[in-house]
Amino acid sequence: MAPPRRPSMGRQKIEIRRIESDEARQVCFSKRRAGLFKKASELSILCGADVAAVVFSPAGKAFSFGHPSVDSILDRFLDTTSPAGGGVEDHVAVSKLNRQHSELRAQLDEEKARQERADETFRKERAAKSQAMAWLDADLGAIGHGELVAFWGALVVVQAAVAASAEQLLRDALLVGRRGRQPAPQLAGGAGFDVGAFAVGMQPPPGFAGVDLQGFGGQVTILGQSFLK
Amino acid sequence: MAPPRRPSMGRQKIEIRRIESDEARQVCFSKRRAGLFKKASELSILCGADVAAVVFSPAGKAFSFGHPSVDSILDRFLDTTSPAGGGVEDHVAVSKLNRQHSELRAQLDEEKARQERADETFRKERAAKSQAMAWLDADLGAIGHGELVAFWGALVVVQAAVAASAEQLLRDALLVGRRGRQPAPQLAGGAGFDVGAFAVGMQPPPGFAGVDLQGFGGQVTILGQSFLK
DNA sequence: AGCTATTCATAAGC
DNA sequence: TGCTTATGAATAGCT
Repeated sequence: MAPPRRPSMGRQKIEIRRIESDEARQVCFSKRRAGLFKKASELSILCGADVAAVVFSPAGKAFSFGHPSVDSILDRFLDTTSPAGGGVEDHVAVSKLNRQHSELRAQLDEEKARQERADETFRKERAAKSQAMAWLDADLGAIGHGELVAFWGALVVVQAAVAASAEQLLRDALLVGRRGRQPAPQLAGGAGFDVGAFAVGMQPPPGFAGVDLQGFGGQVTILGQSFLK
Repeated sequence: MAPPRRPSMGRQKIEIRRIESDEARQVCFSKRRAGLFKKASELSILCGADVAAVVFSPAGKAFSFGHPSVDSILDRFLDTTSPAGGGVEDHVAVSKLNRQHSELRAQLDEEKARQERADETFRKERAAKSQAMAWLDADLGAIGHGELVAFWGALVVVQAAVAASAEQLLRDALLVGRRGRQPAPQLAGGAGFDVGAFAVGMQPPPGFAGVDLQGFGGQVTILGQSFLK
């Protein structure tokens, strides 16, 4: 076997001193400038801090990053650092207002973007769950008759399915709290139910908190199947 | 032999999003601020670039790094960015900007309020959904006895609530298909039904596809209330 | 501009 | 806040 030649020397340790090669220096500048801005961005996001970074290339070209905006940060910093002394000239006020202006605009844009993102998420989630949640989300007093019938009917179906598949287990559970496994009977609709592991911690759904089976006395009959509380 | 416990989990991957824990956020801020300044310093030294970084902590405290000096960089940047064009028109510009300024601020406040409202709604809905969805999403075949009882009980409650709140409408709907609206009565448990948008086109929940009301003939009785399909 | 092998930065845990 | 460790990230040297 030939000695496996490394395709790369990998990162080499370097001293932090001026890079002599013009080309290497330029490359390093580009890479590290990007890295710096990324770090600045991460800092602002992770910690909710306002961060600005300004970089002049050796050639004199300016690059900047700022959250919420470079100008706003610099303006704030300059205000904090050097409190306005005596008479403030108008053009200073103008540029100051301009900076605040752009800051506000940046914040506004950001808010709007955020809102859009939130809306999008909301829409997605809603769409994904809408079918099932339509029932539980619905204002029962506000839905139309047709939907109400459908709602009710669907609940009958669900309940009947549960009752059918769990009839025996349910009796056992209610009366004895027995643990075990039963072969699952098939529903007319074809859906089978298998009974698996037992886990605790179920709560009534939101909107029904505080209402439990206790609150409903008497008999419940579903499809000729009667249950007593 | 117990597996030798690592004295540390090492660095874990994190998402770049706001750190919720106040303490962790503060720690992260300190570390990353130092890291950012170090990167900035290295960039300036390695590449002979002029670099400034300004950071405001969430608390509002200002930190800065600059080579050769923060102020010189910021001054240069501001000069480059906003070429001073002062004159008598500054007065006009000031008031104009002031007007825009307040407008923007108002817009921003409005957006933020809207966002907060949306967030709140989202949060509520999300929280409300989770438990209900757990049931509807859950594989009924994998549910244990206890859950089955709880599920069944909850469905009884829901169904009873529907029947109760819609009793009259339901009769009308079944017999006449009349349209109208009824105030939603309160349940015995005290829980009212909150508002939610209702979507049409309901389908049986997952696991019940193919099973619909048609599949269940005959009579359904709930709490002594009988209905015919 | 891509690709690795390395060094560097840092999330957790004390 | 400072120190330690294990690991995710940034990036130096090449192509």
